[in-house]
Amino acid sequence: MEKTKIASLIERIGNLLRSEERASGADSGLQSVHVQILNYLYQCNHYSNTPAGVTEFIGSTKGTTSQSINILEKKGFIKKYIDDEDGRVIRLYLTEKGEDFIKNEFPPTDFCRALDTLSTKDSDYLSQLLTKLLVQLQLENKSKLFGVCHTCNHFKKFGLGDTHQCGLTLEPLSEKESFLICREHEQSTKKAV
Amino acid sequence: MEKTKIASLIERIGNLLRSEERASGADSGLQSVHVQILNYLYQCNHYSNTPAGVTEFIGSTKGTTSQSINILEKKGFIKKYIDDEDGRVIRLYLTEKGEDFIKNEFPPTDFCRALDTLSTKDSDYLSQLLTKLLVQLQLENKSKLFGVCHTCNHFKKFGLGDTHQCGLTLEPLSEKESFLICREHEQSTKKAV
DNA sequence: TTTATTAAGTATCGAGTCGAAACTAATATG
DNA sequence: CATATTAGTTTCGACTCGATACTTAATAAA
Repeated sequence: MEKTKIASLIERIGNLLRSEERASGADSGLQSVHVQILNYLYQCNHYSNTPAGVTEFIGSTKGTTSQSINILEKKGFIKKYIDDEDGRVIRLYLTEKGEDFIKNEFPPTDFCRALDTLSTKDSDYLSQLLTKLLVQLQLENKSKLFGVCHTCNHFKKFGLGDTHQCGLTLEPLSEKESFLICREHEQSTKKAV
Repeated sequence: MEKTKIASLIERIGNLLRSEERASGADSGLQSVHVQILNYLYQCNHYSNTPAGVTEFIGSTKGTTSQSINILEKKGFIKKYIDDEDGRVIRLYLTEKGEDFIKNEFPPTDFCRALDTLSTKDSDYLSQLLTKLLVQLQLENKSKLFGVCHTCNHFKKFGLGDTHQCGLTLEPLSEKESFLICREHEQSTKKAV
């Protein structure tokens, strides 16, 4: 059965990834979930850097995330700031230590070496297939979609250069930011709200 | 960076998979790791159904595995037997309850539905690419290889039908068994020991 | 304006994972 | 026979995880 095989493969590769993360984080006293959170914060845009965003992305619960975030803060990998506009919302930022960590330790070296043995074509195709699968899975799961602004329904491109805009918040988006992960993402094949 | 993307994708899909497993196992009081263990025992051959095999496959430690296995036994999903030939070795077998569970609950439904949206060609290719990646990753990790006898270096095929043999143990292998996962697997491109 | 209601986040509980280390018992090695 | 080595168990402390019950802030309704 192909489905069982694919599920098992992803699970096993995921396990190997996590055990590498655990090893790389061990020196700093981090668990693999902590590494994942740092990686998310490194990749997400400024709408999505909140405990709620982390919770949805990791697929955990608010309580657990709250604890993990406290640990990361206590160890100096992230900083919390209260949002200017909404006093309930907390913004999470990587410290220099946090950014250095994720730049150096992710993806884990063994995983990179294994990927290097694939041809560029294979690795591109793998990335595409996994993306397709993830989008479908998120739809089935009714979970938040997460994706880069660039491919989002809310995304509006105005001519050249840095003149993009998010149709949901009406804020301008820099070229760089339009490639970050957003929790309000809507797949561009779908109809906008 | 394509590597970061692939690592993140596998991680996120893995997280969604695990949270589905957690949900499906919740009624029976099982965690996602328990589901993974049952799935492994359902798929592995008779050289590999030991706590050590489970440990290597899950990528955990002996101690943790031992606890998980005790829980599964206490709940009636597996049975332990001491090996006839080696008194240190414990053989793990799924009970009927365990087999029913894994047949019904794996892979999780949402995951299956998501996979169904891929074309047969895509899903075959995905399976191949992931297998390639896993083999390389296991080589880098110096972890046990795990694979089906059918593609193993020790595997010897004698003519037609059920007349296969494992070159390591010299035991005969049934056609069915030659498609199960083995912890002594050696990729057939490598030279035998 | 006062009063729900909803949303974001925290605190706490018990069961369980996880790695590490110390342990028992059976088999190999020499 | 003594000494590894191997398979598995037990125990410890830190942490995850889901659930539940909170706090506080923003919003909707009366």
